[in-house]
Formats: sequence, C-alpha cells, structure tokens
Amino acid sequence: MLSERRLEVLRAIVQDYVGTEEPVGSKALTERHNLGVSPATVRNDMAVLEDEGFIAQPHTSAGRIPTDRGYRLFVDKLAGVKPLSSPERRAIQNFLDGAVDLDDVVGRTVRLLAQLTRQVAVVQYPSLTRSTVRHVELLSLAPARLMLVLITDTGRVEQRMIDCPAPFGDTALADLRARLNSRVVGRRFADVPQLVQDLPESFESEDRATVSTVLSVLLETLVEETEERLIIGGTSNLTRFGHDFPVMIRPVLEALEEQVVLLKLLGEATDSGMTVRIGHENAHEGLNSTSVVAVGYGSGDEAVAKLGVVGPTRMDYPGTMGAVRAVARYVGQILAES
Amino acid sequence: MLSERRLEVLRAIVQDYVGTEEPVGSKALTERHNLGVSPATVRNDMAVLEDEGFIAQPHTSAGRIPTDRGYRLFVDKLAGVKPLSSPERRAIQNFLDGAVDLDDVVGRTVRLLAQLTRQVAVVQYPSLTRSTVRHVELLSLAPARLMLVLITDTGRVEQRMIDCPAPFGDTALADLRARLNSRVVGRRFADVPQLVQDLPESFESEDRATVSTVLSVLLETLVEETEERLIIGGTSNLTRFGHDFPVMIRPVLEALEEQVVLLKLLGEATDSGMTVRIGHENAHEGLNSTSVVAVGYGSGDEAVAKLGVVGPTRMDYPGTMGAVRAVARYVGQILAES
DNA sequence: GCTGGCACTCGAACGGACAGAGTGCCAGGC
DNA sequence: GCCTGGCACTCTGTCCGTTCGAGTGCCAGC
Repeated sequence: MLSERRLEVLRAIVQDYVGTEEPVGSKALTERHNLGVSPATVRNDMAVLEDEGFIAQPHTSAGRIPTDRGYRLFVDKLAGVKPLSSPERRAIQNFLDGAVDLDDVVGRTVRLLAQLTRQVAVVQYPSLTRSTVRHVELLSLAPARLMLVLITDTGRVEQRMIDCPAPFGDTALADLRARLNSRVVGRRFADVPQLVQDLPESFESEDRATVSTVLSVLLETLVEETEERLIIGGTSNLTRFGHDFPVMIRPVLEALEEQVVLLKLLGEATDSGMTVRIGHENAHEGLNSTSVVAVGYGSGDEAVAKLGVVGPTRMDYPGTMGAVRAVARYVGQILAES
Repeated sequence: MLSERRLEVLRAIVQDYVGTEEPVGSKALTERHNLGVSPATVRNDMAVLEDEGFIAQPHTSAGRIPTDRGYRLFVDKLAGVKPLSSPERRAIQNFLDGAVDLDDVVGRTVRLLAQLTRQVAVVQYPSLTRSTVRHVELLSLAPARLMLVLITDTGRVEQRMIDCPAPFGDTALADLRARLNSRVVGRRFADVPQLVQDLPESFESEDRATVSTVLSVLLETLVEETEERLIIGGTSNLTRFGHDFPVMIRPVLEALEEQVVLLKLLGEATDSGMTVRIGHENAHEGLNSTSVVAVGYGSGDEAVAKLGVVGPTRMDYPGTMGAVRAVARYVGQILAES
C-alpha cells in the first residue's frame, strides 16, 4: 500500500496536470503544494508511483502525467464529488423549469450539461420498458388504415401506421380502444404482452385478424423502442481536448455518431450511483483517450434512463461528477412533476 | 469577359486543388490537363485570374488556390451537377425504403447524405406550416386534463398537455373532436386559425372556456413548431477539413450546435432549385470557410423542408450537388408514398 | 528516511544552409 | 498580337547542429 504522502503526491500531480495540461515535475510540485518535503523526496515518491503504474513519463527527462490507473485511484480514493455552488444550482433549476415537453426537457438537459462541464454531454431518453402506459390511442385514417399512438408516463409519444388485413368498423375500433386502455393504462411496458394476449378472442371472427395485427404492432413498438434514443451536445467542447486534439478527435467524433456505441457506453454504467470509466476502461477503442461519467436518472426512485458526459481523461473529475449528479437529480424532479 | 482558355485554367485549378488540397502551380497544371499551351502562358492567364479576384496566392512563389469568387464562377458557369451512378441510386433507394416512421426517414437521410458526400449533413424536419392536417386527436387523461395530438400528412406527430379551466364531459369531448376534424383535416396549417375561429360559439356556455383553451393550445402548437427542428450528422467528416482543420473546426462545430444558425442557413436557400453558398457568402462568421449546399424537398411538387450539407469551400461541388439533389428527390418520394 | 548536489538525458527553440517549387518578366518567334 | 523558352528572384519547408532548460536518477551525508 502506498504511504499517505505518496497518495498526496499523486493527487497533486493529477490536479496540476488537469489544470496545466503539461507534464508536472518534482520542483514545480513542491512549489505549488505544501508537501513539506523537498523535490528530491518527491522524485523518489514519483519513481515508486511510476513503478506501480499510476503515473508515466512521456519521455525521459520530462515531468510525469497520470495514467488511467492513476486517475482511477484518484477518483476512487482521493477525490470527492464537488457539490455545485448555489448560484449554479439555481441556474440549473431555472433553465430546466422552462421546458414545455419531454423533447424540450431532454434538449435543455443536454445543453445544460455540456455548458456546465464544458464537455460533450449525452442524454438518453427515458426508457420505454421501464415506463408505464398513460394512454393508447387508435385512430382510423382510412377504412383499412389505423394509426396507433402510445403515450408514456414520462410524456413520450410513439406512433405507428397499421395496414389492416380487413376493414375495421368504428364500433369495433372504439371497443378495442376501450379494452386496450382498460387493460394496460398504468401498467409497465414489460407487462403489456401478457395483459393483451387473449384480447383477439373476444372479438368477432372477422375482426380478429385486425386486432392481432394491431397488437403485434403495439408489441413491436415496445421492442423496437427498447433500442433507446439519445441525443448529444457540446461537441465543440472537443476542441478543448488539448494539444494533441487533432489526432484524438476523429475517433471520438466517430464513436459519438454511433448511437449503438453510446447506448452501450451508458448501458455499462451501473444502475444506481455514478459510474466513471477512464480511458482504456472503455470498451470502444475510439474512446480510449476519453473518460465517461454517467449516472441514471428517473422520475421516482428508479432510474428510467441515463445521462453523462464524455471528455478527455484529463478532466476535472470532482467538478464533472458534481455537475452530472446535480443535473440528473433536477431532471428527475422535473419528470416527476409533469 | 474572360477568354475560354482562362476559364478552362480556372476549372483546372479548382479541380486540382479540390483533389490535392495543395496550391497548384503552372507547371503541374499543364502536365495534368491538356491545355495545349505552355506553363508560361498559363502563368499569364493566372496573373489575369488573380487580378480579377478568382484565385489567390497564399504567399509569393506558391501555387494558386481558388478564392470564394473563383468557386462561385466555377459553380455557376463551369461545373454541372454530376448525376450519381446507378449503383449509388439503388443504394439510396434501398436504404431509405427500410424506414419505418418519419423519425427514421429523417435519421436515415442524414446518415445517408453524410456518407455519400463525406461531409456534414443537415436535414430539416418537414415543416408544419406548409403541411396539412391528417388528424387531430383529443384524449381525456383526467377530468380536467386533456392531451392534444396533432398528426400531419408527413407523418409528424405533435402532442401537448392541456389543463382545462373546467371539467369537460365525454360527450362534449367527442363533439369537439369530431367538429375539429371535420373542419381541419386535409387543410393547411396556415389556414387552420380562421377555420376554427367560431367553434367555441357552438358549445354550451360552460364548455366554451375549455374549447377556447384547446384551440389556443392548438394554434400555439402551430406557431411554436414553426421553429423547425432539424438534425445533423457526419460531424466526424469535419476532420477531413484539411491541414488547417484544427483552427477551422471549432467555429464550425459551434455554429452547427446552434439550431437557430442552421435553420437560418437553410432558410436562406431559395425555395426551388439548389442553393450553394460559398465561404463568405454565408452570413454566419463561423462558417466563412465552409460552403453550404442546400435544396428543398417535399412529398409533392412543393418543398416542405430543406436539407443539405456543410463542408469546406474546397469541396467537390458537382458531386456534392448531385448527391444532395438525388437524396432530396428520393426522400420526397418516400414521403409521398407514406 | 530525507536532503542537497551532481551528472546526464532529452526535447524545444533557434539559426543557417540548401533544395525545390513557383513566379514575373523579357526577348524572340509564329 | 499572342505564345514560348529562358532566367533571375523569392519564397517555404526541411535538415542539421547548437544551445538552453527542465527534469531525472543516483549517491553520499545528515
């Protein structure tokens, strides 16, 4: 185990490097931090830290920079989560309170997060599978053409066109609409399939095929939309990446364009609490030089989706974590209210 | 007026520069193009073209690069629109045909366009103001709480919550729904306000306030959503910007994040035909080193929205214009079918 | 176990020399 | 009048050697 002072040295290195973006040397360290020892001692400590893999030298006779492992230790043991200042909190609340619908909430959230952390923000739409049904609507657009509209408790709306195998009378339509709603409203999406299973049986034989079609489209919508949707923002913050940004930026932009990659990224985050993935801990290669800070949010006590930021491994972890946590909390409140 | 050969020289310069991304000199030009004259002659022509402002030298004794004005002349007079190859056309059709709903169409379009042009693609959602109403639905969520769902002919769905001033009976609701639909279905959004103006009068006095509320929310939705929505894709193609990309990329990313800027950008494009804005022709400063190729698309003969790409002024104009036009055409077809 | 001292290493910055690409201009030819 | 070959000139990019400074590792001494 590393001694107390060595950990202190590591913390100082991380802090300085995050601030200056330059390898930090022993002399500079003792000048800026009150370590109470001389540069030579710090050098010895650094040698140990390097042996253990927490810091590295870009080349001989340069200062040290933290490795992914170093950041990991820093995040786990040395750094707390920095709470936001109260003006910041107020600003968040004001900004989010102005939202008019779900799209707006998500849109504002992503902008807010990007601005607050000065990094790339990723916000996942509230998941359907964990949501409950607020309403199912069936509209007749043409004799054999229906539209299915699905409204969730988080305010999300999904719609699908349905081509019916046979014309479907208005009475039957009203009937189906009523029965469908009485069965599924207030229920979780995951429970819907078994709740509607026997519905076709109670209809006239001529309508059964149509009812089945409608149900299958409904179930399909649930499944398809489990491929969650998300939005990102603040990509211009990628230019803050540092001097080597031209080479790092391309794979990151590419990764950010693939929703699949991002969803996986957020998906990897544990359900409760905040997850920080540092550098190579990210499965996707393009993101090997980035860190991801993600957390779940939800209207109640349970998370319905996740949000987070992507930035250089050299980031202000306490501040970023604080911002992410605070934003998630407020978004949860907003969702609970609406 | 410039002689035929000088125009030919300009065309050659543009083509070479777009290909190599390096200033092109007189010798290289005569070697790669069959101009039928010697480098010395080309040099004289270049001097004239430079006087006229069509090309410029980054510094003495370097080759020439086209100016914005040079590209303008090239686009207007020297270049056609390059049609896509038939495999490309088939690929577009196949890719777009797989779309399941409007979101999917727009999403696929933006990816397709980005991939095809290897530039940043921008696609605007079909505008509400020019669309027609397919259906208006009113749902009762609670005694004094309604949900308004608006479905357009392009498949777009908007929903709003409505808090009623007084409880609203099911009969009145059905009545309002029926009357509303009989008046506005098939009509353009712009015409809706006057079509529903006198609706409250025909209701019982106790319901009038609620009806008015519903109508005002409906009209509000139309107005609010005139702030169009759009999505972008292919930002990783910005890395293709060239050697000076680190300095150019930030303002571009910033501009791309501001929907307002982008909407204005597309809005500036003329309604019919393709619009090309080159470098400083773009009002927004951050986009002074980019060109924008935009075109309207729609389900019928009239454009309901626009799409386009943003790339370096040094782009393959004929190819880009061809791709943009082709994609717009196919998207129009898809929308017309659905 | 800490400290000061010392030799060593390596990258960044600077400057001069050089090659190459490209130009402008001029005199001559069709 | 226009095109052409030739020539001198002017840049830039690059290579190379030097210097400077920051930072290290190690060692002997406290």
